[in-house]
Amino acid sequence: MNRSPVEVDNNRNNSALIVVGELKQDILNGYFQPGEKLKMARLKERYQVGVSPLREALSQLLIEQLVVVENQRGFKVHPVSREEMLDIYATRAEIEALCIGLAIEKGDDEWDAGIMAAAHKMRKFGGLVEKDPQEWERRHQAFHTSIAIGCDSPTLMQVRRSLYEKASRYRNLWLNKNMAESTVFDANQKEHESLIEALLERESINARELIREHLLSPSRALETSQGLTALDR
Amino acid sequence: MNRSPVEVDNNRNNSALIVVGELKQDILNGYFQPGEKLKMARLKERYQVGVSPLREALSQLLIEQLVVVENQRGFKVHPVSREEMLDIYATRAEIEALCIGLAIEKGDDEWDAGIMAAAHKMRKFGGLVEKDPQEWERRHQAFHTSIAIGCDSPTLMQVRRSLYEKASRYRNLWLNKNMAESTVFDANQKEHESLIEALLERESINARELIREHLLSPSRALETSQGLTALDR
DNA sequence: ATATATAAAAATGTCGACATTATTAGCTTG
DNA sequence: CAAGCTAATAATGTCGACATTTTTATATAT
Repeated sequence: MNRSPVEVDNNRNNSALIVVGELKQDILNGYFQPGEKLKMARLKERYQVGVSPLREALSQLLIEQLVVVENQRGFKVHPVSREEMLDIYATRAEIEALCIGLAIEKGDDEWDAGIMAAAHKMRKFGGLVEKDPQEWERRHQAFHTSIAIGCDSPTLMQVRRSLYEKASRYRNLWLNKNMAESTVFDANQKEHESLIEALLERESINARELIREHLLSPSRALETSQGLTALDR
Repeated sequence: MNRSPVEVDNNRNNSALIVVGELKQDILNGYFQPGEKLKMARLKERYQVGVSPLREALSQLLIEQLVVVENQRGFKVHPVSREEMLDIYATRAEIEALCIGLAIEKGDDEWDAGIMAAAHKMRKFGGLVEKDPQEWERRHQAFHTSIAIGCDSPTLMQVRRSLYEKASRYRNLWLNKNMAESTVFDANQKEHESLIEALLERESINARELIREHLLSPSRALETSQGLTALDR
């Protein structure tokens, strides 16, 4: 039997694409634990589709390294490790520094304006971090994206997005335990302001070093947190 | 009906993964033209599998941006454009420079040894480029990989591989027309020697600039070649 | 003749069914 | 009682079938 005549989604996408999004979120925010086996029966139940769209979705996440597959043994959530976490964060820091270096070379007024706008939205939400961490993370990310976008390279931005997603998986596994320590948060905010200053002044070397530090500090925090020790099992 | 009882492949992989490899090659070397519609009937015929493994394979190449999909309108080979070509090559140059910079920081004797070994295999094949361009490209790539691997970052190497594949698609579209001009080739060889020298001397800034030039020259050649003008239609 | 509407043909996306393979449970034996 | 074998149970991977949608071909009207 096919889908009901009254379609719930007006989407232009097929089921697989829809499932990709939901499944990705479920993996990133930890609904499906690292290493967990993804049984077809359960997935069918949860997303209300057959195996074909599911396998297509899983195939996509396979390339994005969020799931792994073994022949005749099905799919599993990509396992986590301290080693991989450090590698992803380190790479992410270098890529972001690269974006910023290129962006500063090409930067114009419009780029500056975009950064100021995003920074404003982020600052305005500063006090509500503990109220709605999700929304804050969105604005935080939008701020950094407004900077990186100045590199003017779709290819590089694609790489950047992929790394962000992998990293956010580790961040979420940790966030669920250690909720927003305000000391860490305040330090973060100051780093943002220094970064903006360096960008507007086109201080490339300085900005790149600032962003490296900014992106590496979470990985240092994660390394010693409860979250990751739990991941060692 | 299922596959014949006598399996042709002793592979540990499922059909989808096998098809991924073959289909990827067919796209990269231009058997399927940019923008070409990938009709299921034809793919079934060519790879001797049903639609399920095919859709899985296509879903993977979708993320790798080698194919595109439109709902109810099937899959197409990802189109090419001069713009994208330049962006991919530019990004690739930056990533390779990044790998080399990190590798020089961490480089030890083993790294040097690996480079020398790969360089030797490449030099030995120097005269046979026109005889077997495929094999030369393999050794050329192995040489560059032996350098980049020193960055010691699986994540970064993954990014690098993906970019190499996308770039090689453009290179192949061009290679089929302009076959190995020896002047270009000789210049290439000299660049390799300069690069090796800089690496062994740990001259980071110099090496990074050399690799950027080395990787950007093909894109400059492609830009004005017949190959790409044909791609503009 | 061009444009519009209609019918026919082709192609896509999804499901259920089934063969194959892995996993578990129960049983035997040293 | 542990270790190995066997039977059962469960899960995967692939195909053919079918409903839905797009594309092509044909007919009609302005």
